[in-house]
Amino acid sequence: MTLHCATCPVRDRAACAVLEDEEREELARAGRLRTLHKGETLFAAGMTEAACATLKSGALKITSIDADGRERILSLVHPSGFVGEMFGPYMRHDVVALGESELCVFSGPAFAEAIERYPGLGQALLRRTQEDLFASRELLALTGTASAEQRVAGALLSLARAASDSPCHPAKEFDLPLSRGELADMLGLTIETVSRMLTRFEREGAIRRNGKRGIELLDPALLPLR
Amino acid sequence: MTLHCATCPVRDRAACAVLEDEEREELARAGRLRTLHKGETLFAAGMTEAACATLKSGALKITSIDADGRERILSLVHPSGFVGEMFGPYMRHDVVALGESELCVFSGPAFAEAIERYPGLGQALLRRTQEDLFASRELLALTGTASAEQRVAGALLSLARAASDSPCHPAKEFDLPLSRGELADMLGLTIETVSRMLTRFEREGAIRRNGKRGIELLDPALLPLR
DNA sequence: CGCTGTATTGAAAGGCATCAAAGGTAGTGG
DNA sequence: CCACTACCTTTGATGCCTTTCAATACAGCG
Repeated sequence: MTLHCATCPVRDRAACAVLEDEEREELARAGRLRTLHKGETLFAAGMTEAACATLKSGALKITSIDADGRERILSLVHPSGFVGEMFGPYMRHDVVALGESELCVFSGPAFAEAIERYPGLGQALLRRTQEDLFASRELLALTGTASAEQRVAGALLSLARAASDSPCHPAKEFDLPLSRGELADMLGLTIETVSRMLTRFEREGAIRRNGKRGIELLDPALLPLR
Repeated sequence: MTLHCATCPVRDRAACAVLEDEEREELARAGRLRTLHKGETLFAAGMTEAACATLKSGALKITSIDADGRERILSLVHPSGFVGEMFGPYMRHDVVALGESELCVFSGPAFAEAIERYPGLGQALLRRTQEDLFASRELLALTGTASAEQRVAGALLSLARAASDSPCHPAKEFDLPLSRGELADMLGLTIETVSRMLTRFEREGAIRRNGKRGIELLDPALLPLR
């Protein structure tokens, strides 16, 4: 399937936004559109074939499996985000769709070539990767010493920010892209603890739950943040 | 103080190794040599001035302070490693010397200009930043669900690998670059728990302690890894 | 030799995991 | 439309692991 950049929902936020129109069309010819359903795997850890992708819509999780076979969520990818490896010999982690998702997928060599040809693209990716690094370290700081209460509160605010269009202010009302189990896997907790914390926040009037996934931030100041 | 690349101990492993000799000399004129003593701060979180550096010798820690004023170690930097921000408006984290350290320091704009001029440098940095990202995620996976025993064991092996010259095989005997407290801050544990795990490993014959910092890996197979 | 900071060891408390069961919700088919 | 199943979520009771609090040991250094 070919790519149609002109109608791309993330054309001015994704990494390729730094390219001129004709350059982007050129790059688009090396990629292909792919649609993933909830739970489908984009990349599997250990894959020896380098590849990468830009997320157009939906959401992804980057995960690894620990010794006990338990899944650990290392990062979330939101629209305009970039995943994959252009260089490495193999994929380090699994990348799985959290819901219906659309992506532009490129082979590693093809994208590496594009970086060679368009230095601006490499720089854009460098900035983006640094941002990913900071996000990863933020999660590290959150899950390191914080209590279960603080972890869930922090995740709620983080997801509220991601759900909002303006990057600064969190959305007042939004749907969690993650199940309780996935939330637990991201925070290093159990399903039961996450559930308990959510009911606690609701009882204290900080949030209101609408169905399984719906969250309304009534009074964020009541959340026990770090 | 000017830089002398010809005698630099990391000249063939650092990011600038991708440059030609004369290009590197050109870059060197934009940087300066700096020596840090144990505990000295290279960059402070919140600093509005972009800057970056390559570590020539010694070791650094990248840290943030959580709500309770407790320090959290997010990453370690070993010789030939790169730290800092070329682009961002401010420093996200503190960067502090773990021991006597030598660095090449550059201002953010100067280094950004070098990236513009030498695309290979930007690519080298991109690879390096991706490696940092994977390292961060590895620590995230380690501290997420693993028990205290597994965390300390994992940290020991990781530090043994870092202390070794060959990147694959861990050093049999080495000195911890971190105090007990710093190890605890990195793993999200307390000093006491770290100490208890080390004595447990020694009692079980997995390691031997030589003084406060010395570690000898007697039987790594006994370490309860993930 | 005493002092200060770091490390070890012990006992008690608390938080989260585990085990177990019930309550909801969605999807399927009668 | 309802019944039925399967899955996710919530809630409860118990136990373990790590933290916390406290004291001792040890090394470096004036």
